[in-house]
Amino acid sequence: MSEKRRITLKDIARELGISVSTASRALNEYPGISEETIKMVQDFAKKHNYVPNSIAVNFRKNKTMTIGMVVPEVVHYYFSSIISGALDAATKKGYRLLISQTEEKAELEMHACHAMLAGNVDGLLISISNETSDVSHIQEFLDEGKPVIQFDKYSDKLKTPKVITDDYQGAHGAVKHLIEQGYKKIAHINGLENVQNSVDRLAGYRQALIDHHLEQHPEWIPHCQQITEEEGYRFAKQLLESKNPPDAIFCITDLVALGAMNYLRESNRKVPEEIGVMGFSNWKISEVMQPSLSTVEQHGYQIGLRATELLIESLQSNDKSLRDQKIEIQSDLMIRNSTLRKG
Amino acid sequence: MSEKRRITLKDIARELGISVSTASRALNEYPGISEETIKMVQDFAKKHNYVPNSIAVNFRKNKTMTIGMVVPEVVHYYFSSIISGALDAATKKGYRLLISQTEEKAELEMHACHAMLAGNVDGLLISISNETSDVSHIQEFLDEGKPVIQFDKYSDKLKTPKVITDDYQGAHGAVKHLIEQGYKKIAHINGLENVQNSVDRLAGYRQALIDHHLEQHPEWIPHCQQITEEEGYRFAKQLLESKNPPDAIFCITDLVALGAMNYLRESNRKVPEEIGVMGFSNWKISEVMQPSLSTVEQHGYQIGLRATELLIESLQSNDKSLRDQKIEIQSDLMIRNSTLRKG
DNA sequence: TTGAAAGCGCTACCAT
DNA sequence: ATGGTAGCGCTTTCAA
Repeated sequence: MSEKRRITLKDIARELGISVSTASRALNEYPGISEETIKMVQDFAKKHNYVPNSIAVNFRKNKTMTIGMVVPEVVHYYFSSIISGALDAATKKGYRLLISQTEEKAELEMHACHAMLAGNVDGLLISISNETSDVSHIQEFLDEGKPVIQFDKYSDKLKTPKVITDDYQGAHGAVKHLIEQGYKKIAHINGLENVQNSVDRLAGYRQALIDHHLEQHPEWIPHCQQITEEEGYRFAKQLLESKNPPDAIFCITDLVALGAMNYLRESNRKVPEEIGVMGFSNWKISEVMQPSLSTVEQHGYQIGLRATELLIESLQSNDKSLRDQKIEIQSDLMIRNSTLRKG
Repeated sequence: MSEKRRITLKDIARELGISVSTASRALNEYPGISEETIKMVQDFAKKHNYVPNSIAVNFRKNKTMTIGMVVPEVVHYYFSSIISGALDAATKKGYRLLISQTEEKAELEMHACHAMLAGNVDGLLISISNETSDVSHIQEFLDEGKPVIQFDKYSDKLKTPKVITDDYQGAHGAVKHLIEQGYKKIAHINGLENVQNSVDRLAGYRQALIDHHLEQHPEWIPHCQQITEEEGYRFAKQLLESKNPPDAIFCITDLVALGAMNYLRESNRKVPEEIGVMGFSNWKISEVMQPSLSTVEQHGYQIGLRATELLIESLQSNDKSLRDQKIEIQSDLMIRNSTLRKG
């Protein structure tokens, strides 16, 4: 079991007959240390496999080089893409990433944030849960002078930068495409009414209809509570069985579109000929569906990357001019078969 | 900007006219402290929102309550499920989870492990990359007495517990099911020959054929290099166009099965009537494919949970009797339409 | 039941 | 160019 104890600066100093401060300075190549001392110390350190005790360094410097990241769900294509981008940006800059998930529960989010704060992360990346309305647990970071970046789902109560998908434009472009394909009665299965993404996508949808003078009906805009496949199925059924059925459905997310497609297949409606279906997010399932699903790519990786870079910038400078801006990452329309009526 | 400085034990002691040690003991409810002192200190702490400086605590106790987790890819259904389980287990026990991804590159894995070690994680959870053969960067943890648990992809060179899918049984059951459905010429698109999962699944496949006295051909066992959809397509084509084409294909993973299904659809072969297709992993795409794909559920969440619990147990006890065991999480056959010829 | 003080490993200030 | 030393916030041993 002979566990090797790591050697410390003190050991190096003693062995080399120099002082601890000299050893420290040599290792960190401070100015005012002779070349030979630097070489001697660094050689010794390498030879004996010296690894600085980062806890002690953190303690002394009162920072941890650690970023906390709080997301609703890890098992989710979009969020895992964001995490991947954040991981790469953090690693590149020498930061570490601590991750927590909240399962969309306000209480778990509060716990996670408190744990992050108590654990002395240098800054926070967070996408709030659907349940969250009180954001004081996040405000605490700002009160302590620790930068926070919100991404994806955010609260306007917090004066922080926000890195988000261009939901309005994404939705607008998606619906415009449906219109160009000749669909005229376009429904939208929307999300929760108090979540900003849903609000923005709804606004983009509405504007596209207005732009092209198409009819609008409140009944054509059901709201999901859970954003599930089952809701997609149920709302598609409800829409198609109504007195004034739409000829296209724009869904708040690919999973909802999957449910809608399942209903359409079961009820023998032809997609895209009779009904057009559009998703949002570009999950792998959108490629796999039959017919393949047109959707909107959100570039999760870019969002994670950008949010993390922004956080690190603010960690490294004292310029807080970043505060409260919105950075929108451009989405891309992915045209597949579920909306391709022409050519 | 008035950043609130956090209050320290010293502040509490000074304000309350007691010593720092008494304050510490009262907060941690050590024996031999009067009820009233405990109450006084804890009330004061709560009132002034005292949060212990965890860096100092860590420093003092020489542990971080942090677990390092290294995976090949975060954007991957199976791995994100594992992460989710690990996150939940860690959180429950008061540990934090630091995550790194290696992109299946040995060099990035080495960097990630060194960063974890330098960052003083208490223990390591790792699934090695396909490229990894030298494992000295992981051995270093063991040399320092830090527990390591391997999961999913592992190396036998490391004497650590391994939490893995029951690949042999999973593959065996999957092929047995194909045989029971009446398929007689069963091919297997396998993975890398030096990766244990592939080896075990191949062994399960072979044994099932032997059990039922079915023919075996080396040409029926192509090996993927990247485990991609494209390879699935290519190998399915190669198999079906060969002189002795199989009537069923067992694929190393769902993504490969997707590629195979794409080829079969394009070449107008009926699944499951003419050709049976079986995947492995139970990704969301397997449900979505037309026809839906039979596959093997790997219970990633359970693997992450179990691996983390195991690590924490070993962190909290000195009983190292866990060493070098293999814990196999039972997989489950998911029968869908791609193999359902009867009934 | 409480206090005083050492010390974890390192950095940085003040000397020389 | 180098050494001595204080001190970060906390826990823990020893003493009272």
